[in-house]
Amino acid sequence: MVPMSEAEVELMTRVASLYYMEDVTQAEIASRLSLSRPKVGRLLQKARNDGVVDIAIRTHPALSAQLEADLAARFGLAGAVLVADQYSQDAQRAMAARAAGDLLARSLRDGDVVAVGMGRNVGAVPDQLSRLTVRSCTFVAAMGGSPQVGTGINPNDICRRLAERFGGKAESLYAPAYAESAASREAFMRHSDVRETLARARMAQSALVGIGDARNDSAVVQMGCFSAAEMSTMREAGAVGDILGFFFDLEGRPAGGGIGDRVVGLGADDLRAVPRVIAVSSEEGKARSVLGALRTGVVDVLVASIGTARQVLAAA
Amino acid sequence: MVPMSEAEVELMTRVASLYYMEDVTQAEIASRLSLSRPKVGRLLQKARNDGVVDIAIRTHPALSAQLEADLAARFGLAGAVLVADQYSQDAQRAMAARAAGDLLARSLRDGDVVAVGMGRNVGAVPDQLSRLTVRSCTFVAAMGGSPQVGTGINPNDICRRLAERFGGKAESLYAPAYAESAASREAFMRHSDVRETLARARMAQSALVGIGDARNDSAVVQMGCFSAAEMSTMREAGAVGDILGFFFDLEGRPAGGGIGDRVVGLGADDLRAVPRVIAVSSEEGKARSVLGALRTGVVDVLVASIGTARQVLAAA
DNA sequence: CGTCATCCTGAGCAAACGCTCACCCCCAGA
DNA sequence: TCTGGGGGTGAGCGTTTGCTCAGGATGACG
Repeated sequence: MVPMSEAEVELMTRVASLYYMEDVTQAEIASRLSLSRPKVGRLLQKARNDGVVDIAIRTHPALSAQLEADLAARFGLAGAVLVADQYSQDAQRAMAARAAGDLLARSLRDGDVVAVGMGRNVGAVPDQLSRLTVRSCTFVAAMGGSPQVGTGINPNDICRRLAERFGGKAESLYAPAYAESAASREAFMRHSDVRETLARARMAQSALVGIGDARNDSAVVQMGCFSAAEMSTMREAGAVGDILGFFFDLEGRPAGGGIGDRVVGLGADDLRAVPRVIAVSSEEGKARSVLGALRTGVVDVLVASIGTARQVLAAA
Repeated sequence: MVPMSEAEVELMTRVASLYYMEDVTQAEIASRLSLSRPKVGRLLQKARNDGVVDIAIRTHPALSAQLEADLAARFGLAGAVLVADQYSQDAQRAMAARAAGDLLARSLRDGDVVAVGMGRNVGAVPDQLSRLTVRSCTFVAAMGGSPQVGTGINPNDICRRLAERFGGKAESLYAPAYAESAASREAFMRHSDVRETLARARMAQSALVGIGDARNDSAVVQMGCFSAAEMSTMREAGAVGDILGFFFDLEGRPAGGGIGDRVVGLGADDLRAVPRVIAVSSEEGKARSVLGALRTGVVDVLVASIGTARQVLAAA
């Protein structure tokens, strides 16, 4: 974030208040504050970019309240946050990410530790987060990284960006997401840095994770955790999705025949011990993955689209 | 609220998403959804009215974070929420009320009881509250009413409107705000309805109160609780402000020489027992009242403007 | 001290938007 | 069946707004 003078922030806020709260036109504001009209426009745009003006689309209770209550009751969740269905997948992801970010911002207290997962959905959270919510929290990667995918999907990178937005600290996990063998995984997990970081993640007050589908184009495949062939094998073994590389079947039971045992990161039991696990899923067609995920019992709060919620409840 | 079909809400949300999140023009949205452009505009307006589109002006941390922390530390608050200074008093009130409403919405859990005070500031809270935040809470008047002022200032009315917005219940206090004598006050307080309602208010998880200045145009004077002359007497005795008719001096000690003992409602000790007392003050020039209020120790969270906060800290 | 690059600024224009108003449809009541 | 009122609908216009672009200030570097 570019440094900004206090006076500029104040001017921005003033202009934004007049425009959005008192419905004064830009020209009128310009003349009142002795500015040029384009400058007022630019200040407004900047105010929106910086989050001084915060425009959110809320989900009307008529659309979501019942579904949220049903989900919570059926799967023993602490809560569910459903967002409106969007046309484009990008918009859908942004919508879900934003809801997850707001939820996180609301529930975090200074000093909290947050365990952070990976994937496109989790990666979109920091982008949607307003820069203005300051929390001195620590974001710990709950899983290793992979050089095979760009920034934005790796836990370490997501942690860094979350910390940047919240003004907190990031703690990276310096290990690959996936070890070649069970023995090698053991070796990684024994390494003191890895062990300590994961121990810290295990003690987190909150966790932010995505729900993967067990498809060949899934994030874990892209990250090189598994080959497409291995993924197919796991699917045949009943796997419908994963959380932090931990695969489960439609009933929420571990699935995938041990292939998933080579992931370096927090396991299902670790997550179950985290008081507030927030799982984000945005894509359509992930209903089965979400259903399985909810049945594992690791999720406390689900963030998803209304459409997905309907499908999940219909399938359950 | 007018009944609205689910389909209409969905359409509204769709249009709002496209417009505000994907920056599609109204004309484009119209052609995509086979609507006329004016209709899209109307839907957007409706979406804003109904709170589906939620535009908020946030306070930049650069302006408020330090002040909030200072206030909390200095007066032992659980927190402080500061809003940007506005030009007009109405805008200032709206801004503060909105912040208070958001705060309330965030902190309320289903089933909570909220003790509600009076005044213009508290009365503005339900107006600023989005209609979409549903909480099944009970709002209990923490003070009696007065026929001398219109709706919007009386606790009972504020309760009703809060309950309307949140979708919860309101519990009125059927008593005057002010009894003519100490004996008459005793009689009211002994009445079973009054006693029970106040008992419920006393057990509230949260309270929402205003901070009055001890001026002759103060809300308690307008409500007929006190005459301007009595108010002058109290000021001479050191009173700088009140909360629920309880007057205090600049040091936060009870002030006003017993005149305030005829108010029918929760007292300072009652409020101190409420875990989360939210006090709202919006007007400029109330710094002394706010300072005294904070020193009484009844306030847990202060909602005020940045300007007021500066003055309070400077005076302390 | 000169020069260049960069950022900021404000004029002008085209597009987008809000608003008014006439129109139509639907329904209640005669 | 006719008629009158009310609410919603879309054309047209004036205003507002986003955008481009040239001019000028500022600061870094030679």
